[in-house]
Amino acid sequence: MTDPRVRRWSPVGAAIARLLAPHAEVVLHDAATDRVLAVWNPLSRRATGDPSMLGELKRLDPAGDDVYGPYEKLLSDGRRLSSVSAVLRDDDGEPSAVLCVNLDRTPLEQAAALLAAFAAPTAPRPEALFEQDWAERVHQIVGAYVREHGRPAERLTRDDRLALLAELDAAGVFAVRRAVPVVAGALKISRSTLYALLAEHRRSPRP
Amino acid sequence: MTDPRVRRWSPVGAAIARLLAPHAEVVLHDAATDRVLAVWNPLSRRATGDPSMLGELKRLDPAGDDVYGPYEKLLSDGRRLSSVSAVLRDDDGEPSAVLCVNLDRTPLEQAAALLAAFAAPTAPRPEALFEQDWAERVHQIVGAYVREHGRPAERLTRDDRLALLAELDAAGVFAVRRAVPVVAGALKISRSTLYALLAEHRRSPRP
DNA sequence: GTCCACCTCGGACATTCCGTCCAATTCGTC
DNA sequence: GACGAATTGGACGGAATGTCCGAGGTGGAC
Repeated sequence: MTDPRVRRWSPVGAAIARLLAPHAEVVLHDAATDRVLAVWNPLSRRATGDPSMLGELKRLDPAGDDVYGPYEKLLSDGRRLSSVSAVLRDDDGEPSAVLCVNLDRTPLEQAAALLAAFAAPTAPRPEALFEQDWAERVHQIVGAYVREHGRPAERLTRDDRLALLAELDAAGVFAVRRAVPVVAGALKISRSTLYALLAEHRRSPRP
Repeated sequence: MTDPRVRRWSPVGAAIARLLAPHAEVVLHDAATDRVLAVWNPLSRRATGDPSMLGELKRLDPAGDDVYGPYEKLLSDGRRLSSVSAVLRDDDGEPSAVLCVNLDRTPLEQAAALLAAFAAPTAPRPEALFEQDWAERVHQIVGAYVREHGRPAERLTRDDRLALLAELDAAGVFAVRRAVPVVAGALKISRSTLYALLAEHRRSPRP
């Protein structure tokens, strides 16, 4: 009845879940069918057998060690999770399952905010007025969107790029010198198209 | 032997100091002579009788309730303090002393950073990539410096402006479009001079 | 007071960047 | 395969950037 993979990995999942409880869930996915094999301490009320949202994982390929993340995930109720995934292989070296640990960062962030606010002077930030390597940040934002939507940057939809531009514009990226060529490069479009899309967005910003 | 003001206010100072120990000092200043009357739990190894650095206080005038701050103060060793001051008046209503409480925020900030870093995904912040109205921030930074040094912007020293430029440059202001004229205006110097000073700073940045 | 070294300033200038436009090409759809 | 829409590279005018210089100004030494 019980899947042999579950038998094999169950102690690991249970141990991690118990260590981080109540703020983390551990999920064991079937690599082939994209189904959930087992969940310990579920945060997002998924049950065994549910389809997992694992499709994206194959696309991220940091070339190598079968460990992904940590990356950020948003739950529908707004909680923010830090997630890591590990590809588990059977004795032949074939991927047979994927183990994901999702840690709810919300309480930690609340605590951090509490400490940071304590006795804070009226002028909050010390320095760090502008992002130093904003180009990196641009690529991160684009990368996040790409991961979220499962399309590599080269074949984003026109609407994708519009939305991404809206995001970047709202973040004030275009107030930075030399930003346009960088963003165009990150979005894999030409400078001309970027200006066209940007004009379109600014003409009628979408909600 | 003991100053009557010290006798009167001593319990207050001692109580506050004991409550916040070991991360806060309480200092009682003489309003007229700018001397330290008493210190509880000193952080900055000042002793009774030392000249206080209170001169600035008169310049900050939030019109009214004799309470100043909290504002930020830097110790020479880099610790950051949150300070509040209260003007204490005698029975005639004349200012007779000033009570300052300096709270060392460093441990709190370290703890906050620790929590914030725990399990943080690689992409830290959600949004708020670039300061939206950076011009305002430039004026704030210059304003802070001016207040700190008690010279209006028109007659800052050359070295003042160099230091201020270093600060702004480190904050990345000059990566923003159209920043140079704004900064020149805020520093009350010409564009030419700004470029000259900036080159001088970048040639030999001071420690 | 005079001199001199050092700054600052306004303006000229070359350079780079920005934003727009267009004709040619590619793409997606039917 | 034909058609309309989107994208592209390139060209262009205008704006911002960064450099340079000569004309004053300022302050200190003597």
